[in-house]
Amino acid sequence: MELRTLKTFVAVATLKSFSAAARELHTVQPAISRQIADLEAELGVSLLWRNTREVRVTAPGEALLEEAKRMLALEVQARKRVALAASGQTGTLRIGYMSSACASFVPSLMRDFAAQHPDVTLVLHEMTAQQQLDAFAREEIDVGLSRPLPMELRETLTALPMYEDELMVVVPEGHRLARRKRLALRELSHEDFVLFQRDQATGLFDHIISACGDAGFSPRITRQPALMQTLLSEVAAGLGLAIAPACIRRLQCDGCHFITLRPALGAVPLELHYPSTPSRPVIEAFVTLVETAIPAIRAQMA
Amino acid sequence: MELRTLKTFVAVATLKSFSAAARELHTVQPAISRQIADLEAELGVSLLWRNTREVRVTAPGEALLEEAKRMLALEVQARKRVALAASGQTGTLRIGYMSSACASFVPSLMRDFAAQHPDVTLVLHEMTAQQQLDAFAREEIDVGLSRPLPMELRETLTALPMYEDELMVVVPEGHRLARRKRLALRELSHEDFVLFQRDQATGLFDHIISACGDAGFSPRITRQPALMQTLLSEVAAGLGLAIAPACIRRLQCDGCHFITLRPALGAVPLELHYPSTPSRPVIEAFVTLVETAIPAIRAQMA
DNA sequence: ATGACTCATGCCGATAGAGCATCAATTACT
DNA sequence: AGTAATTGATGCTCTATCGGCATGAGTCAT
Repeated sequence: MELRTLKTFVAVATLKSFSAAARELHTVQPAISRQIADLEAELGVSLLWRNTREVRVTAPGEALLEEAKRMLALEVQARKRVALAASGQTGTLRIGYMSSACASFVPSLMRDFAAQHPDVTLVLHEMTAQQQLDAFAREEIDVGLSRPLPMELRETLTALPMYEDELMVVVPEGHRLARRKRLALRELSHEDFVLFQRDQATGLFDHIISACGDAGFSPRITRQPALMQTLLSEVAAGLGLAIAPACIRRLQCDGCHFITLRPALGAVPLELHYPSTPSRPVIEAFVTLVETAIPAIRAQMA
Repeated sequence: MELRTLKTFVAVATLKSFSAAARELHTVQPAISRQIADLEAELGVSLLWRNTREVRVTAPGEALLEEAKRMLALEVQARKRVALAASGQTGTLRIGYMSSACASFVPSLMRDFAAQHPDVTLVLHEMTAQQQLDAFAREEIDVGLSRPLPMELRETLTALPMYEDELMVVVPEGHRLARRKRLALRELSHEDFVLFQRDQATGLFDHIISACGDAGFSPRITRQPALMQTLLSEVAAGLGLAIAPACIRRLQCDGCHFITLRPALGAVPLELHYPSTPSRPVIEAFVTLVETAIPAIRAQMA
């Protein structure tokens, strides 16, 4: 039993004529006769009662007709679903992101993607860069928005730079440097520092440490909070200064001043990460959308 | 897209191996590779991501997998339904019958058939012989239980004699003949007659009229009821005598006496009628059942 | 009675597909 | 590290299937 055969059977049963079915299927009548005869032989049943003047559908024929129609309907549905899935317009997209760096543009990105792919379920997971790495390994997320990841993973994960955050100094209100417009890093050599946990943002942490080294000192670290919001609170409480990406200005931050570094440290990029081996079309569709959205995001974050 | 192709696709996607699928399907691995490649070419998408060590199902592949499984399930269901329909174990059987002649054995017949064919819906229509004829013409019933039908229909309808009813004389209580054990037809030549409508039972009516003719008289007909029950009431009311098949003794009949005719008139058979052109297996199954039940029915009606 | 139509059948040729051998790539086991 | 084994891909040949043509047989209408 093949779909091809079933198509001709449905045509014959519907048109009640072998010849008419042949015309409709762009073939000749003997081909139809053969297919029906073979089908009947295979099932061991007469499906169509026919003489030279009339074609009738037998009871088993009626039964087969129903099921055949369902199967053929499933075929066109299958084609549609495959096409949808292939263009990434179906399925689930799981996104890991850091709210500190992404809160301002992620919502509009989601809105645009949902508009283009209404049948895709979006799942957002707030997580640090390290958590995103683990999640990629466990295949719990499809794309991630974070700072650059360790080099050894560049093979399995592809990185797309989105925008860059300058590093700024965060000082509490009333601090001796709080009124300054700009600072050089070396001026901070004797300060206490509050730095984001190395575990949670290895790249950023190491970047700052090595910059301090270049400036001729090794920072004295008093606190290592896990959340950006905690970091700001601790700075405001006077536990130390922080060096952090400019984006955290957008968080609630009473009692904190943000001061530009001059000469500037290397800016830290925010990247979109996704599996290098092309896995699912939804992912590619999302990457494409992000690529087109990059100019707008850069303008917004400048 | 063919069911054969889909079977191999499902096998590969399930086993996650081309070679294993080949073994399962009793063919060789290159055949599998070709089928999958052709299917992908036809749909214009990659369904299986594969290298020499690993086979993964892509997003479109997952979509197709679901639909393919449904289609294959429908195929086995179709085979089952066709087999059921072919053995007459499914569908609807519409039966026309005359309660006067059949009330005593139809119920047990229905019970036996329903036991053998639990998935067949039985529809019973109480109707006279004439109504059954019309119903056959309109294809509203599949089989009919009635007295013999006009000869001209013997081609389209086949008749299976089931049992025979002797004709008896029905006289009201208190009638001058009511005490007699047996009568000759000629003794009734000056009686009034109540006969069943010719429209509704042409064969029976003509049979009686010609018998009277043979006996040397033409019956004076005073009433022509349409229902057997009415006929009995009218006889009981003294409107005339009736000649009717013995089976009506089984109806409620206070005030009526049934008297054997001697010499006997030709007995009237009760027949099962069904389309001569083999149409649906359910019908054949019912005919077969009736054939086996005939001895029991004859014993019951004797 | 003949012609126009139906579906069935015999034959031929093209072609799709199975099977074999082989290749390239990766893993596992020495 | 090197070899053996296994994976899927590819090129080839051969066969069986199937479409198309010609034709036959049966039915209906003119």
